[in-house]
Amino acid sequence: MAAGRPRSFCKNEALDRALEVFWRKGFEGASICDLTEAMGINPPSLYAAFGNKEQLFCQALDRYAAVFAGRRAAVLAGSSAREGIETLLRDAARNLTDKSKPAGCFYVQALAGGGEHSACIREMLDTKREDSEREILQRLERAKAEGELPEDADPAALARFIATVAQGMSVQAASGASRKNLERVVDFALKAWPG
Amino acid sequence: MAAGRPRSFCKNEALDRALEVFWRKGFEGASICDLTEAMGINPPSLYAAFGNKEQLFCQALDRYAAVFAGRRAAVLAGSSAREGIETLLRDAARNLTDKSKPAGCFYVQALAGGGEHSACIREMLDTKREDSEREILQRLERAKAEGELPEDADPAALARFIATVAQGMSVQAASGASRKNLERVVDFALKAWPG
DNA sequence: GCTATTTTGTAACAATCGCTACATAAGCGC
DNA sequence: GCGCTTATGTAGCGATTGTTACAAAATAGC
Repeated sequence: MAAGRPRSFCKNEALDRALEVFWRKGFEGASICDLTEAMGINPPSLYAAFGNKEQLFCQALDRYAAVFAGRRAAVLAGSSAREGIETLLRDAARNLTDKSKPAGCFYVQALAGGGEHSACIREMLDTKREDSEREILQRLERAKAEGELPEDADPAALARFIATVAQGMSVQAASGASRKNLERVVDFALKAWPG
Repeated sequence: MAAGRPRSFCKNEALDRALEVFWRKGFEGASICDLTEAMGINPPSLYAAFGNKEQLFCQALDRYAAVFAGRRAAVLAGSSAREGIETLLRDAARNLTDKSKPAGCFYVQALAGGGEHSACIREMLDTKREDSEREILQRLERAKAEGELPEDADPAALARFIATVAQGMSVQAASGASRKNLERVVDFALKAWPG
């Protein structure tokens, strides 16, 4: 098996750099030139390693979502659904205002940012959204079965409410809200918890 | 005063067409060609009437926001702050899923959609956000003064919570949520109302 | 060292971007 | 009618877009 000339850059590092550019500038706003400059490579290397701009975006989105999926699963595994959700939201309040990264959530930005994304990107967005909503929903249904939530609780509606608040928090963060402000939003959201 | 050749199109109608293009495609995604085609005019007419692409976007945003500002003021003028806010959110649930227009809120899309908007656009976004938050806040402070809200209520935090939910609802709508789903979100949000 | 295979940098491709020069058309006051 | 002013359509500007040919460079197996 002939190996050929070895790649001179780390694919994951380059992907992280690309992610940050997309995050700051959006899909359309990020040019190949912006991307290659940040990634420290030339166009042919980008296309050889990642396909094209759309596929690069998808891979960046996938990588971004994977981090949160792991954290989410860990937090939700706890004994109390309510504590898990609260931790999720408070983590969000911190992460969304982390000054070492662009404000707000990259995923929500891609979701809400308009622009007619290609089929490849839309599928990825849909899949990730369904994944996260399903995980939260299942945790809430478990809580209902275990008696943590009352008999008349509506786990699906509660899950959607939580997702809505989290997405709204991302918009708030993107427009400059502080962590403290987001914490107060979480306080209010939790007042709507059933029981 | 010499009047010159009269304009052959209605400026407001053209602006509405431009608004819809920006709404569907985003600022960067909407090309001058897309815009002129939808507006039924040629580039020189666009530039003569609206300045340039950025300024056209700003004027479209201004027009869009003015409609909601009027509705908001009317709804908040009622005797009960709680009823006013509920009406505001239920109106949003309906408007955000109005199938005759792009899903979600154009303003939130511009706010959340990433992309490094120019100073002109950012100022406009900031101004509109401050306007709407201030109006809601003032209404809540009035409610507190009048005893509708308890002594220990925090109008600023409540106002931010409401704005966050509304923005989250826009993201939900943009990703396909139905009006019924958004109504359930409103139900939950109102459970957090103080008192 | 030779060949096969893959990556790299340079350079450029066609297409599209936002925008405008220019001549013509259409209205006004005289 | 004539001048003045403003809008219109055509046509094209330079710049940037996403993407790729091509040859040189760097590895592995023989």
